[in-house]
Amino acid sequence: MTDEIETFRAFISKKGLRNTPEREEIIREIFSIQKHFDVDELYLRLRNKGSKVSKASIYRNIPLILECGLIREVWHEDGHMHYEQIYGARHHCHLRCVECGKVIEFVDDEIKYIEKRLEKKYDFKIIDHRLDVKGYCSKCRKALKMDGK
Amino acid sequence: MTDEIETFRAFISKKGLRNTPEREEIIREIFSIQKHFDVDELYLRLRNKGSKVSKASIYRNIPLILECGLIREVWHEDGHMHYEQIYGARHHCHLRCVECGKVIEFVDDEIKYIEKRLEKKYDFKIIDHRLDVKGYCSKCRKALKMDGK
DNA sequence: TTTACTGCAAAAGGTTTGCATGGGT
DNA sequence: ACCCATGCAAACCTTTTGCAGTAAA
Repeated sequence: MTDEIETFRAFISKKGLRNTPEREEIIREIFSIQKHFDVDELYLRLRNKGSKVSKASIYRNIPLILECGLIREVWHEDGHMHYEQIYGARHHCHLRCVECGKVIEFVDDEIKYIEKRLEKKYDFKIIDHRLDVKGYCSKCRKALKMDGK
Repeated sequence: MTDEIETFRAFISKKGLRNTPEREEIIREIFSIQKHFDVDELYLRLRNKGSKVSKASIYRNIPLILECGLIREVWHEDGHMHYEQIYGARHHCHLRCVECGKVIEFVDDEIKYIEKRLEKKYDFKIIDHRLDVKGYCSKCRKALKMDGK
């Protein structure tokens, strides 16, 4: 059994809830995606491989999977939320091209120091951050003839 | 006339659109709020002072006001988007307490350098960023007896 | 005079919920 | 046996859209 599923099973049991095949299917599918996803995509992928999991179950489980720390919300776009799996992944942020939608994940240690400064200055205990950077990638700049820079 | 309204009027004219009293009311109200807001709050404030502006008009105008650079999206919460006015404001980010919802705005120049590194490394032209930091404020940590730190 | 803008109400689309059934513990 | 979880469908809520009337330019 994969680590993710084991982690989730333990989490569910600890909360006094029940491990079900549907929950396992959902976790398994999320971790087979290996990139950002949304509820509809997850649902369709499950359907396409014969799963009977309903959207309601996905919606009911997402808060638990979030709380368990296996996924996180990455951005709200086109009227719905987008998620990514983060189990075992180094914390990273996103750089997105507003033209073509290309996403680059990056890690920048400087953010840790920003957090440290914030904790000290405002007496907070920081648990998470989300840095979302937008811009134009080189390809789109060329296509749009934006390249004075 | 305030700067914000003048800016928006110029923006609207330049696009070949029309300046209307409804647009002016909306801008005026947004800039009277001086903090984060959502569509419903904006609508109710306008209603309460006798304005007849409809929600449809607010929704139709928000994309223009965003494009004009007078406001930006700050986060999506409780099922809807939240905005803030940014005209003349120094670019800042948000530190939020997940317990009480308290929001602190902060400025950290280090983010500029992160952006510079990203531009160079990935050949992007960066136009915006959003850093949203979550944690527990001192008051809530005490209330929750979380203070081993 | 042209045609963008508005309010209203209906529609759309994502997410939540009530209910009866099924299944983990 | 208890009661949590599921699928289904309806409900809910935010946001969008069609329409007919109004008003900038």
